[in-house]
Order: sequence, then structure tokens, then C-alpha cells
Amino acid sequence: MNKELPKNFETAENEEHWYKIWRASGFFNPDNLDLPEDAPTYTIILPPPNITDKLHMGHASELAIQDLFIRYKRLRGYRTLWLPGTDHAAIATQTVVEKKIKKEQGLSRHDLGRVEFLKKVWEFLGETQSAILNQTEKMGASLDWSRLAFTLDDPRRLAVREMFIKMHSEGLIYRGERIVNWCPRCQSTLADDEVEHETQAAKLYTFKYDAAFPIAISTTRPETKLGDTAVAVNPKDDRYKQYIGQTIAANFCGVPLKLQIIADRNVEMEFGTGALGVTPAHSMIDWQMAEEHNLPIVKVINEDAKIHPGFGPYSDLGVLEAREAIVAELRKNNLLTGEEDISNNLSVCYRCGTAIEPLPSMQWFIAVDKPIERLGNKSLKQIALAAAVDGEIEFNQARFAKKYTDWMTNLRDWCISRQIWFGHEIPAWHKGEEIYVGAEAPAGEGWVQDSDTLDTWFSSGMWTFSTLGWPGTFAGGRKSGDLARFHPTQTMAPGYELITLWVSRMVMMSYYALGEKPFEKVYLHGMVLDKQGKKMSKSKGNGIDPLDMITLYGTDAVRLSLTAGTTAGNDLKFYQEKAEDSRNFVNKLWNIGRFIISQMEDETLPINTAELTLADRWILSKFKHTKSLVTASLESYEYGQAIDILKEFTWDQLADWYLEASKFSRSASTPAVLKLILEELLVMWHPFAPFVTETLWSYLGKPQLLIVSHWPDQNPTEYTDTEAETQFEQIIEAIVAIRNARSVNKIEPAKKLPALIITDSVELYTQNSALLISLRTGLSEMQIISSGQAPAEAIFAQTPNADIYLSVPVDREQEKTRLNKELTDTQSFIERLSKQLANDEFVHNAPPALVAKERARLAETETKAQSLQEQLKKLD
RNA sequence: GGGCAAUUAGCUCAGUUGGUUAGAGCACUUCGUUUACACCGAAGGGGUCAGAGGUUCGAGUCCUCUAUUGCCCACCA
Repeated sequence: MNKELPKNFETAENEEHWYKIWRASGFFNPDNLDLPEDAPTYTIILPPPNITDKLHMGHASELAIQDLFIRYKRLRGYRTLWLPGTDHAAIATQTVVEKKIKKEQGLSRHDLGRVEFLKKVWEFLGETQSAILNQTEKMGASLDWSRLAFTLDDPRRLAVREMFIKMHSEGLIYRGERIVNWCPRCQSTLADDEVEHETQAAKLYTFKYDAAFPIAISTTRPETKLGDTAVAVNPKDDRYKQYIGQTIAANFCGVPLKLQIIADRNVEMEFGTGALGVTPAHSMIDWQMAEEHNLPIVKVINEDAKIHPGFGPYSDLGVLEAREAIVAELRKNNLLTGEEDISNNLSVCYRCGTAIEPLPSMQWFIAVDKPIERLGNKSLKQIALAAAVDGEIEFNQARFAKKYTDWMTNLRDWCISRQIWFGHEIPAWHKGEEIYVGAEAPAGEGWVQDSDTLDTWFSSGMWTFSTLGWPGTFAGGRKSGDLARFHPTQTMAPGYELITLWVSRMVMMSYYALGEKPFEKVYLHGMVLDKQGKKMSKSKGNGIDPLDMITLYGTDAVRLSLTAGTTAGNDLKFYQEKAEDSRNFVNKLWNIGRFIISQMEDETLPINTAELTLADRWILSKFKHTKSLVTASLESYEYGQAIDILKEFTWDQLADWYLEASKFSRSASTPAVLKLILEELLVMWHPFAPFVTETLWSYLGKPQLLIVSHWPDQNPTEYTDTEAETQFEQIIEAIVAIRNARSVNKIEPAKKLPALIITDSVELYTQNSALLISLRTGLSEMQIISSGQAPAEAIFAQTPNADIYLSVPVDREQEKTRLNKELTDTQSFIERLSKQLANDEFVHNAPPALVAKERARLAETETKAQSLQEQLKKLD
């Protein structure tokens, strides 16, 4: 066969070519896989990327990991479904589009109005979504595109409505006024975990409300004190005990206050004056105190972070202006007794960085502690907690399970309404004070749909089953269609930062809707960082575009650089050199394939075990071992290790030794061995480097595509051949020893007669090794002459026609130094070993096999030391 | 403040339940283009496993403390 393959693997054209063929084959869709009815399923629902931006390296790593799981399972005969989708990411998307129209047209969303604004959002979506899908394809992801979903498309709208109505009818969704994290810029509430904390310099003011007030308080926010309805002190605090229970009127900067003095254990006596002004409407903790003590609630700050009307000169001022004005007033009246610089944690919006205002507001909530009759009177929290504690759902790292349970234990009712325009509409209608919850507006005039939208995690929480046809596939409590076949899914593989935000919600939602877990295993992966270990981000400009890397090094290389040498759940530093290394490896694999293919004959004879060479036997034995290790690693999700093992076999054993040996030492079966190993090796590399493997596979004359080929089973011609391993490895050692000790000098290349190897080390080895060495060096005959003692002239005289001499090192001193060092090391090792073996406790306590091994080793090492000493003597 | 990680060669990281003289890749030094591959091959230098204690016959591995770094949670009015 004459196959002209290019020296380097051509990435771009092969990637495009094969991805097209794969898609056309239909094999990404489990319905098209040729499998027995009862084939096990393996399902991953892709964590849907936000459509706010193109994919970054983190997404690329996520795709590489999931695709390798999927491809591996497909090769193992599973009915594999990897379901793609994108996430509307309500707040994030709205913010991006708002910024965009502000920049391009100078307009705010209010200028455009809700309808026009949403039109703009959908336009924007169209663009980014197609960019994302294109990138995903470029990564070689074998996703079933026929099932593509979006968190805000019609099927998902239906699912979300259904869920909301169901939860509401069971009393899990309720409306209530709560202090929420309000972002005055986004005009929306934020979930607790959407709030970030920034350290900032602040001033702690200490003052009295008025001259007559007996207690001084400390605060960083004097403007909120307009709404104080109590002063809290520690019940143990002797300074204030006498006042507890009293209600004292005060005139605070012209605003009349009625302040109840209450005792609360949470007040720290050491902080400030040990007394806390309670502002129920604008502090989470104060709100809780107000509930406990039945305090009145006075709202001071409005949704625009301005003071409400009715507070005299401070009305309509922004919070900062009001603060200055009040501080000035206190100072004027000599009420301000302290002003201290402290560093304070400021809550800011995770999207826009604006300072959060805690405000009371009417919101929709999901009750997480309410027992659900239908589910054995357990609450969502209890069910979700039990799933992790009982091991129903497995986490790839114990620390992630802990994080999940910790968070779940402390979970409070989940606020699911958001005051933004882009998102799932709430299926609730208002008419005056009346509220109706249902899919359509009730009959009659004047019903207006709730203007809020739902927290994006509400719809994301349903992702594992809303993508599989729920609620349509779940009639009368029974699953049908895709839902029956693919739910619960097997693996969910998001980044670990999504444990609380997303994983937790999926667990609650799935148990609630279906009474079953959403997935069996949570495989959380780390973040992709830059070389300095910093998060990649647009603003820092340290981000790397996966497409750029793919253009430079190819998809296979990018995938390998994101998966090789990584450990489950740990962060990964990515930089260009890594992709370069992987590219080099892909090219090595390409050339191994190219070499074997170039030697393939039209008809390869089957392997005849009786005629195998030593090298054949060695590589087959090694290969068997490699296969079982790789399979075991993948079964335990340790793909980084699987890659390391495969790489070592491919490069260090197959390429460096077996292929070299096969050039000069072959049997009639050697071509078959080469072919067998290449075939199976390509299958094993396929999950990690799909393109180069499929390309090479196409030259093997196989009827089917590699992606639906079969993971190599134990092959009858393979066996563990320890004898071959030992012998061949001795030869390797001998060759290395010679390389080590001698330099090769070329003399008169025209003459072709017996050559000469002068070596001490080779003496130790069998005739086999001499043969192999002679073949390897291209010499037809070889003599082994003991020791390097013979003067060069004598050797030349003995073999005047040799074309190559392997000569002893010229520098005797250097050689002596080397030998001396080795001898010292060996002797100190002997000392250690004998000391240990002289220790009775070791001999008694250590495993007998280990003791025996150590004894043998000691003997071996002593022999080695002797030989080293002899060699040194000769050099003197 | 609480929690979780990490700390191993110049760099990036492996090191499975404690048990051979702690490994790999890159980088570096030297040598080499014989027809798979220079995106290659050969050889070499380089580590008191962050530090201090402890458990053990034996510790990179287990325990305690300390230091540095990162992340998460809570948040002081």
C-alpha cells in the first residue's frame, strides 16, 4: 500500500471534515446508535453556558472533559446522550444588553420600554448564541444537536409555568415582605449568593440621637438611623441594663423617633459603644430583631437609594448626601462624640458592583423548610440534604459534598422573583389586592400579569428534566419518552463554583417534580486560570480565546492540554506552552500512525504467537497492562491519569523502543502486531484526541467510524509475558548503558565489516542483547571485547575493516568522578538497607514480601558496588 | 471571624489505603539530522517534599502547631 501522508497532522481541514461526517452520521444522537434494546444509558446534560459572551477557556475545559466521558462510554457500548443548551442568564444578559444600548444609542431600557428592550435582547441572543454553538462544534463536542434546548424557549416556558403553579398550589411558593438585597442600579433583588463583599475604608460614627438620650450608639450609616425603632444592647451589659424595656422618645436631627430599648445576645459589648441602633427596614439582622421584638418598621430608603419623603430636609437626598448632612447636623449640635476610621465590608452587586441596599419588599419565595405531604412530609431542604448524606448523589470530592451539605443546612427560603424584564414571566395575575396564579389570566377585566420575572436558577434548576420533555413526558406520575429513558442522568459536570447556586437547586427541583435525583454523580471541575494563577477575565485582559488556540495548535492539542495532568476538581493553569506540548504529542501520535500505515500490506497475516520476536512479545505484554490501567482509570473518572499512562506507553514504549526494534527485528507476525496495537491505541486515544485518531483510523480500512467502534477488550493473542518483559528490559538497560558510557565515532563509512563494541556492562547480559544492539546500530556482526583496557591501536589492528567503533570515553578523570559518585550513592544505600534489615521491628512488622524484596535488593546492590569498584580499579 | 484547599526540581504539576534510592513535561547543558516524526532522538545537571514538633520499625503521605497563597461562607451596627 502506498500512502502518502503529510509529515505533520493537518488540523484545520481534518477537524472540519470529520465533524461534518460525525454530524451527518447521526451518531451523536442515541436513537441512531446500533445497540441492543437493553444497552445501558449514559447521559450528561450540558451545563448551559450563558449567552452573554463567547466561550472562554473554562467552557473549553468543561466541553473537553464531558466529551471524553461521552466518547468513552459510547465506545463501551452505552446509549450515550449529551444534551446541549444555552442559558438565558436573566440578570447577566439584561445588564450586558443595557450597557450595549447605552453605548450605541445612549438610551436606557426605560427609554425603550419593555417590549422594545426585549426585542433588543433577543437580537443580541441570536448573535452570541450562534457564536457559542460554533465554538462548541470547534471543540469537537459530540453533542446531540437534535435536542438543543434554551432555558427560555417555549418548552422550557411551559415547564417553568407548570412548576410554579404546582409549587404554589402545594403552598411552597408564597408571597411575603422581606428584606432583600436590592441593587439600585439593576433595579432588582439579588440572591444572597449574588452579592459580593468588598473591603472598603469607612467611618464609624458614635453619637447620641439627641442631647437627652441616655445611650450613645455607633454606626457607619447615620442616614438609616432616621428609621430606627429600637436600640439593642447585650443583656449582660451592666452599662445599659437599667434601660432595657423602656421606650424613649428622641428628636433625631429634627425627626421624631420612638426607641424601645431591647436586649439581644447578638450585640457585641466590645464593639463601638456596645449599643446598636435597630433599623428594621434596612438591615438583615435588624429585621430579624424586629420580628422577634415586634418592632415597628419604618422605611427610610427607596428603590433608587434615596431617602423617602417625610424626613424633613433629608427627603429625596441620595444616601451619601443624607449621610453627610446628618453628620454635619450632629456635629453642629455637639452630639457626635466619635469618628473612627475602620475597614468595612461593603455588599455590592455581583454584576455591576453597585452598593446593595437592604430593603423590605414584596417578593415570591419558595419555602424550603415546609413539609410536603406528597413527599413523606419532608421539606425540600431535608430531601436535598439526605440525597448527599445518604450517598444517593455522589460527589467527586468529599470536600464538595461537605460544601453542599453545609450550604443546604443553612439555607433560608429562596427568593425567586426578580425585578428585571428579561426572564421567565411569573404566572401570576394581579387585580388590586387580588392575586391569581395560573397559566392564563383569569376571566374578567383588569387582571395584570405580575411584572417581575423569575430568578434564572428557577429555570436552570429544572434543567435535567425540562430538557427531557417534562411535563409532557410525566403524566399521572409516570415517566415516558426521553424522560423515562434518560432520567436520572448519570453525570453532571459543572465548575465547583456552581455547587450552591445550581447543583443544589437541581436536586431540590428534581426530587420535587419527579421524586427522583437529577443525576447520579456530580463531577465538579476546577477553574481555568492564567499562568500566574489569576482568574481569566475580560477586564484584566488575561483571557485566552479557545478558538485562537485551536487555530494555532488544533482541537486535539487544546483538549489534551486541558485534560492531561489534571486532577479532579483542582484548578488548572493554562498557558500557551501547554497547548504547544500537546500539539507535539498529537504530531507524535500522527507519525506513529503514519509509520505503521506506511508499512501495512494489503493483507496482514494474523498473529502467530509461535513466531513472535522478543520485542513483539514485550510490547504485547506491555500493551495488555496499559489497557487495563487506562480502563480502570477512566472507570474511576481519573482521566488525567489515563492520559499519563497512555502517553507513556505510546511515546516511551511503543515509539522509542518497539517501533525502532521493529525496523530491524521482525517476524512474519510483526506487521499484525503493529496493526493491532495501532487500531486499539487509536480507540483509546479517541476520547481525548478525537480528530487525529479518526483521521488515522480512516486509513485502516475499517467499515465503521472510530466514534462508534469498540473499546478494546482483552485480546486472545495478548498475555502477560514476564519473561519477555524482563529480557527486553535488560536489553534496554544494556543499550542505555552503552549510550551512557561511549561515544560513537564514525570511521571510514565505506568499509562494511565486523564492528566492535567495547563494554564492560554488556558482559552481564545475554547474547540476545548483543544481537539486538548490533541490529539497532545497523551492524551485521558484533564482537564483544571485554573491558576498556585494550589500547586503541590494538583494537584497530584486530578489526581493521570496522566502520564503527564504540569507543571508551577519552576523559578518564571524568569517568572516575562519575563512577565514584555512583559508588558513594550505592554504598550509602547499602548502609540504609542493612540498617533497616538489622532492625528486628522492621523484620517483624513489615509485610514479609517487602522484607524479602529488601533482602534481594541488598544483595543486588552489593554486587553492583563490587562491580563499580572493579571498574574504578581498571581506570587507575 | 468560620470553613476548604494549596505549598514537592527554575516553571507547571503527578505521587492511589504510610513501605524500593521522590517522578513527568517544559526550560537549561552537551551531543546527534541513519528514509515515522527537529512539532525529533540520545545523554546530563537540578529537590533536606514550606517550617517546627509528634505518632510509627518506617512519613511527601497520618496528627498538632506556625508561615505564605488562593477560594468559599458570614459579617459588626
